[in-house]
Amino acid sequence: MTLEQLRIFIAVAEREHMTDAARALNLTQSATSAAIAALEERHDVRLFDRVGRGIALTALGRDFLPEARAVVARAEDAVAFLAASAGLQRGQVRLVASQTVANYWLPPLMQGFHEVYPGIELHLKIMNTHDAGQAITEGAADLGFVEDEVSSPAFTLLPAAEDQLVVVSATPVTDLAAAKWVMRERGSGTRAVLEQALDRVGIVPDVRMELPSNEAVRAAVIAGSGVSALSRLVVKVPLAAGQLVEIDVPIPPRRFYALRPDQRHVSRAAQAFLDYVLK
Amino acid sequence: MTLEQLRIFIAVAEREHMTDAARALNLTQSATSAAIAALEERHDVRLFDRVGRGIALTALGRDFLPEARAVVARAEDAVAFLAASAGLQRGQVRLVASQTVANYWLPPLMQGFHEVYPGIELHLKIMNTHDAGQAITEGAADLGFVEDEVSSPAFTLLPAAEDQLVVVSATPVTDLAAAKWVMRERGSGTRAVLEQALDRVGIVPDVRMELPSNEAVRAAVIAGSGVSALSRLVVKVPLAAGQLVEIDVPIPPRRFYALRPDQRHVSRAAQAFLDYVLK
DNA sequence: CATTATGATCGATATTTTCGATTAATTGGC
DNA sequence: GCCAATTAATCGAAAATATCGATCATAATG
Repeated sequence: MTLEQLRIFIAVAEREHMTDAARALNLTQSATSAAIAALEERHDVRLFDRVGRGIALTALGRDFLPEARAVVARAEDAVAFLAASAGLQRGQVRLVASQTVANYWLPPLMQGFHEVYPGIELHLKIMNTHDAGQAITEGAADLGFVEDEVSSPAFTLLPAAEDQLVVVSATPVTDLAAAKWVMRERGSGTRAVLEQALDRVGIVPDVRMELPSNEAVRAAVIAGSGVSALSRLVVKVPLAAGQLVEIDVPIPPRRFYALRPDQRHVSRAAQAFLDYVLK
Repeated sequence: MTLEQLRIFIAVAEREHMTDAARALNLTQSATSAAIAALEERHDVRLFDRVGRGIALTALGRDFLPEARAVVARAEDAVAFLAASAGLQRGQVRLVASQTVANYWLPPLMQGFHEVYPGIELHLKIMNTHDAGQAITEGAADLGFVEDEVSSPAFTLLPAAEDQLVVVSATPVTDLAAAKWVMRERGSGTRAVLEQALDRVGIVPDVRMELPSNEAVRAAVIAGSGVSALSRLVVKVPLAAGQLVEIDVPIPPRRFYALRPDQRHVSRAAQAFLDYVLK
């Protein structure tokens, strides 16, 4: 039993006329006749009576018509499913990102993407840069977004948005060298960039507190525990609200990077997201 | 999209291994590879990642697997439907029969047939011999059963059971020539056979009542309206109960006949019923 | 680094489908 | 009642498709 045979059967059964059906199917009458004969012979049934110079459905043929229609309809659903995927009407993208990116940069982009492609599900997991690279390498995620340069033969690093760290404090600070510092944990991208910048201006920071998240650092700084540097994305609101003040320390801008697997295929949905994020 | 492609896809997806799947499908690896490639190219999607020296389902491939299974399952249902019909597990037979046959002879046979083939529906319509022949000719019925010989190029008359008419009365009758007769309507098989038999023994019947059914005639005779001749099948019970007495008049046995269409195909179910009825 | 396993590819072959033409049967018009 | 038109089946040829066998490139394995 072939889908093509079923389609031909349906066309012939609906018309009870081979030649008309053949015309409608863009087939020759002989091809149509052969297809029906093959269907009948293969399953050892008679679907049409050869009555006079025409044909007529047998009782079985009449009963089989809805069956045939159901099979073809189900197949067309499957085709539509694939077409929807190819047309980006559906799909899913598994994202991994490091903290700052995941919490402050990606969400509005994900929202914007979702408005353009409402059928594509986005799943985001937060992990550090190393684990994100691992996830891409293993195929556990489709795209990664990190705030450090990282290199591997398994993926390509694509520069994405620029980020600016700003030094903040609850109150104005005059002598930065004497300040107490609150910092992210060692190994975080934010910490690395900050230390590098302080080194360049000759400050050896007095680290009072080491906290594992941007939010914790921000809360500590607002509470007066010391000064720190955080992505502008993180402190935008408290700066505007006057809870924090910006201290002018020149920190070079850093980049966010997208991680795109080299070995594995990047699905159409993932590519669309990447294109959207990289503008 | 071909059912064969879907079957191959399912086999490969379940194993995530082309060569194994090819073995299981009794295909060569190249044929399997080509089928997957055709499916992917035709619908412009990627169902497998070529990872390392193996393959792995893409997210889409994973989502498509149940779709593919559903299509194949639906197709297998349709195949099973045809197989059931070919195996007489299902079907329907439209029967037409004249009164006596339909009311007294066929029912036990239909019951017996139904016990052997419980999946085959039997539909019986009562009509006179002429209309029954017409129904067969037009294809409105699959088989006919009548109590008169009737001829047409559209069907063949097959002798079935023998029937015996018996002359009955409520009370013993000595002078049959003087008796009052109750008869079926002109045109009925029973009436024709009876008149012929009476003619042979030189009796011109005094017809008092003409009734349109065996049951009406039987009731009239039991009520004492006169004598009549009815199929033994019709009077078996009242004879045994003593409501009627049998009067010895030699009436040649008559036959019931099956009508089988010549032009149209006789379905397997109809043929099975015919075989059953003709023993 | 050699070996083994895997999927893709290629040319050749087999199979299937489709075509074009013909035939047989049947209908409908004259 | 005969003839033209219509229809489905059939047959051989051609085309399209599927499959095979062999080979290649790649990547795990030891």
